[in-house]
Amino acid sequence: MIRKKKSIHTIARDLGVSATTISFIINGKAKENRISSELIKKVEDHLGHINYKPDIIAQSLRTGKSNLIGMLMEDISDAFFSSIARGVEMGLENSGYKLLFISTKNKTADASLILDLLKEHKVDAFIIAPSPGLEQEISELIESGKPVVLYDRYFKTLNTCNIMIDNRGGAYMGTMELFNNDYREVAFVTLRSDQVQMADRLLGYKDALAQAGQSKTILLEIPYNLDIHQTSLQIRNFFKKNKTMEAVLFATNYLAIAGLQALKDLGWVVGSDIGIVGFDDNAHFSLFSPSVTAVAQPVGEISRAIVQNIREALTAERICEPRTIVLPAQLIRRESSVKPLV
Amino acid sequence: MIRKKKSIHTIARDLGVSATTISFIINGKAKENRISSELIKKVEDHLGHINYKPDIIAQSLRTGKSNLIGMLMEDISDAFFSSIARGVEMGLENSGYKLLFISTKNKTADASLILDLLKEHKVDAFIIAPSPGLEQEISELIESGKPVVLYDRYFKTLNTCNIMIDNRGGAYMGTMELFNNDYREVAFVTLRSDQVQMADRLLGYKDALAQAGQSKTILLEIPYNLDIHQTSLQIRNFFKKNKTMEAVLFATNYLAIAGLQALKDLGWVVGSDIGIVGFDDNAHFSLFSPSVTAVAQPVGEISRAIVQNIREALTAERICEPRTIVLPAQLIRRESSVKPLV
DNA sequence: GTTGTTTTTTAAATCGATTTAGCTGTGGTT
DNA sequence: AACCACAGCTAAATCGATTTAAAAAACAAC
Repeated sequence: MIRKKKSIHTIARDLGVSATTISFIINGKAKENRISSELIKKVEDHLGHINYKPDIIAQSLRTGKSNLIGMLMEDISDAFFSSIARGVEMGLENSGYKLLFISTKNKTADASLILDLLKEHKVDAFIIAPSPGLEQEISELIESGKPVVLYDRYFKTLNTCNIMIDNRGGAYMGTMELFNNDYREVAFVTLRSDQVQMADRLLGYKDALAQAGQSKTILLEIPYNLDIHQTSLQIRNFFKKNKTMEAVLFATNYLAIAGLQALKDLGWVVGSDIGIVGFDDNAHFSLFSPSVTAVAQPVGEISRAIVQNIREALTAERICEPRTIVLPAQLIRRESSVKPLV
Repeated sequence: MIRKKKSIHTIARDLGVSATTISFIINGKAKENRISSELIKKVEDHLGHINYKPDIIAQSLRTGKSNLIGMLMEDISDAFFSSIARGVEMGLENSGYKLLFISTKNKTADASLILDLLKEHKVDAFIIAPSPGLEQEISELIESGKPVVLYDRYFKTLNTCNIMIDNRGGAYMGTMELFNNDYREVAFVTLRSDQVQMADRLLGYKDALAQAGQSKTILLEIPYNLDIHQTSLQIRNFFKKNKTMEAVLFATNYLAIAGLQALKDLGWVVGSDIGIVGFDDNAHFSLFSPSVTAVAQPVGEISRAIVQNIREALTAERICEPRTIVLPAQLIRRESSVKPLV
């Protein structure tokens, strides 16, 4: 039953027409090239009958389009990124485009190599959570005329299409939630990073301190790419050193997990001994005891926005319109940010 | 700085040699075609100098190879599948192959369409967690001569290369863990499914019942693709109906989450009111109170085995050797499967 | 100075589409 | 009858590689 695939030329010969005619008909250019409607019907019937599918690779070579979209993220096994990946995948269903997901581990050098590879594959568009120091590459990408959407972070120096959430507002909300529930000194555990999403979260934390009248920041900055055990250890030491601290905002999901581990190891009781808010909600947070309050990123809307911008640009055959879309973060109030009634 | 890419023919003209010569040299066929070493050097120097990279699409068209590997999973946003995806991605780094990840949602029709799309893209190999009813498609794929590896489940009727874990043994261990800790009647919450991995887990549960002398199975089979809330509701009702039950094994991560939610809603205390073991470990299970005992799947080894089999077949240019590799499951003993001392 | 052999290099076909430029044939004008 | 306009269709070039089959060059033998 495995019949060799027929090329447009073979079919043309079978039908006694030219390949040009068939190509016109396939691509909806029959009218503008004045192919008679009888011939159109004849060809279409036959194509339908033998279930002809053009060879994508040959089309790619000729047209320079691959029907592939490259999507770079920090790590496909991370819940946040894989959720967005899934959302984008769904948004692109039946679009004719397929996705090439790639994890960068936030390494600049790797990301740059990956972009080269994607360019070689003639990828039609790029969806990127950029690693630090990728300005030059991204700028060149956009100059090449291909649609590019950045998400989760971007470069202030670059005039790109960015899908962001309100990191500053989110961190502010998360911190204020703790102050509002009578925790006095609120600390912030974050990643050592110059990237905009992290910088904004720090700003939001500081906004809240100013608002609440806490004079000094209590800050722990963890280096990138540390394993979870090391991270947890650093947080534990930080907790032990800062006795006066009553609550803490974790800047990422990963840090919240490491932090909860640290607290468990210390034997501190979440809620009464220390108030907790995480950034980035998680399916499991509602099941912890106490359940964990979190600033949720609207994953569905992020992917929707990504898809919409990419599709628009792709159909209009132009680059993505430079703009920064800021989606609101949402505070999911649970038990870890409230002192229990004794 | 954006210079148009040079084709092998342009370069040939520049150098005053033929494209054939260059092609031979690029592909390491210079020796067997007796290209003189001076010429080789001259060409290689020049190629290095202008940083020539062959056009992958053109190569694809000519050779029929795309350097793409298609990987089908149930859902890229699921922790188990995304971890394996990441593992495979790492294993394939610097291999020259790129991965096309695709979620099937376990729908037969979708998966079949997806395979068609992948075939059109001339994907070189397939890594598949097959949806039910995909026997025919997979069998045709293998006949086409392309390497295919199945993982997480397979078809007994098909002579394929399968990377599995010991589902039966794992479920047995999980159930016995509960019996060994003095829980009397152990239930099993699973998915309504004929797939081999689920059938094996059920067998393992029954093995343990036989061993422990529990005469009747206490079984809840949840339909596929139910949302988490509905699932949780069904589990709650199941719990309410089966008063004599003292412990439960959940067949998947997803079910464990839904089950914990149900228990929280019921106000039952995990450990004392009911013993719990999950299938498929999770980064968060150690942080629950009580922490959740689980049968862990060796994600790293699964991806390693997948990669190894695919790479072997790819370099030898043959299909994957038919065989079923069964990796051991591991019981991660935590608090949820032990009655607390009162 | 032929002829034969071996070494080195290359012209041209091919993969399967798209697209430019142009070829027919019909009918209308003058 | 000569010319043009236009509808309807197609030959051939092209994208950028690989590969087959053969040409060209170098050398040896007689």
